[in-house]
Amino acid sequence: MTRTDRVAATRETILSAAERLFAEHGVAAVSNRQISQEAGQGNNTAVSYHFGSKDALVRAIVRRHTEQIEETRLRMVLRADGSAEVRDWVACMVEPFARHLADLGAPTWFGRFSAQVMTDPAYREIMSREALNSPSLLRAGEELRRRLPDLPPDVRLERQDMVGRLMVHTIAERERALAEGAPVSRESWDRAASGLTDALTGLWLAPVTAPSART
Amino acid sequence: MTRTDRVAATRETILSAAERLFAEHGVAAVSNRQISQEAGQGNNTAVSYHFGSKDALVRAIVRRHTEQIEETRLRMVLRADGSAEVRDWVACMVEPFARHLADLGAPTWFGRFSAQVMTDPAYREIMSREALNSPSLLRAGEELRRRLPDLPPDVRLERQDMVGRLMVHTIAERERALAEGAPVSRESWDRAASGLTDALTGLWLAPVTAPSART
DNA sequence: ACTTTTAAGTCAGTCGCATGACTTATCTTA
DNA sequence: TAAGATAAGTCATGCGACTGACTTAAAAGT
Repeated sequence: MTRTDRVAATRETILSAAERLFAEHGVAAVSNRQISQEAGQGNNTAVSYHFGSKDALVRAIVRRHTEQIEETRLRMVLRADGSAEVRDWVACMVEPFARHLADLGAPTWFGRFSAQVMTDPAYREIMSREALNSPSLLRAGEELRRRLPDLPPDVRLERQDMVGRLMVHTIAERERALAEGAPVSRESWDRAASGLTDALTGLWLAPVTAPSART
Repeated sequence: MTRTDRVAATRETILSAAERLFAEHGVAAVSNRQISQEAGQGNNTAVSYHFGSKDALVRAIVRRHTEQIEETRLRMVLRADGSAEVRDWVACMVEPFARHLADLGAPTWFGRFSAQVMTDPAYREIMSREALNSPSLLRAGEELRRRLPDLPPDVRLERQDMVGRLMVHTIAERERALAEGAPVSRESWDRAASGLTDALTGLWLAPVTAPSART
């Protein structure tokens, strides 16, 4: 094992340990010290040495996963090209995420980690920059917009936000359930993705009502 | 001002300060000291003196709001009695929350606070026990179930979870937007509630698809 | 080929600081 | 004046940032 390999392995160990701890306890609640210890590093400087800051560490974790998800999603978007079905484009958003978690095998933490990062005021920006601004998601969003020409722009933006939020939090919840004894299989993730896609499609297609007068 | 009043006022000050700090930075990221200082208490024991622990403080904040929301929602549930419209029962879930925030006047923090508490692994239980188990919500959920007899039970539970989650996080996001300069008015909250109700109604009514085979 | 130099990674320990829990003192009002 | 509320200060603990020594792989010089 060369020196470079060892370093890379240490980095990976830290990333995995941090991902798990963040998912379990929240980003703010975990110290760099804890992460270093959990990663089997005797010192307490490992995180700042390898990543510089907690911020950069979070970014690195996000990137490690989103790169693979992005790859899958790009392929899926290309395959869906031309489809007039709203559901197909919603599936482009949901399925690559779920499939990635299925591919990782149990136990996974990235779902819960994502939800934590997305909610934490100090880190939410990271998530939107690194994950939600990906080319494939923007493309799917654009296609979706064309399939829903009657949706007022402000409502569309609202719902886009809802969809992103709901996707992450629902997947996190599903992951939590799977971690607590539910059978973890590719099928269970497929079912979760399918149910989520159904729900989000319904959300997109919901008729727009004028706010009713108060009584 | 009687002694009891002064004490009650101090309690309220602490509750408000804590609510704001928790909403801005997350529960784990805020110390009891910060809260005491922010509440204008010279000592650093104010929180533990008045509430015993951070846990109990969070609980108190939740209760302070949910009591009022519950009252509104109970009235609304009674008024909706007999309605066959799914949207009416969804509105029973959403509107009392939004209306409560509108009633509080700007700036509000409880929306973001709720999202924080709901996501934090150390406090999420509090939220479900204190807020999601309320009689009015259970009642509305039951009515909803009757209006959707064809929905498989597991899908119904899934969606119930999604709806609760999406409601809180969307309202938190709306509150954030309003705090950042958007005009804060009763109308803006009405519109937010209406849009959210539309979306959630669509979610409930979405057709259930069988998971497609993988390619 | 062999040695020297350089730089990267690891480790143990220190620093000032903020934390929650605790104790003591002062003040207020019933 | 007795009890409850607030203030002030102490304490051990854990934090992030920093330091210097040690190990080892790679690069440079001969």
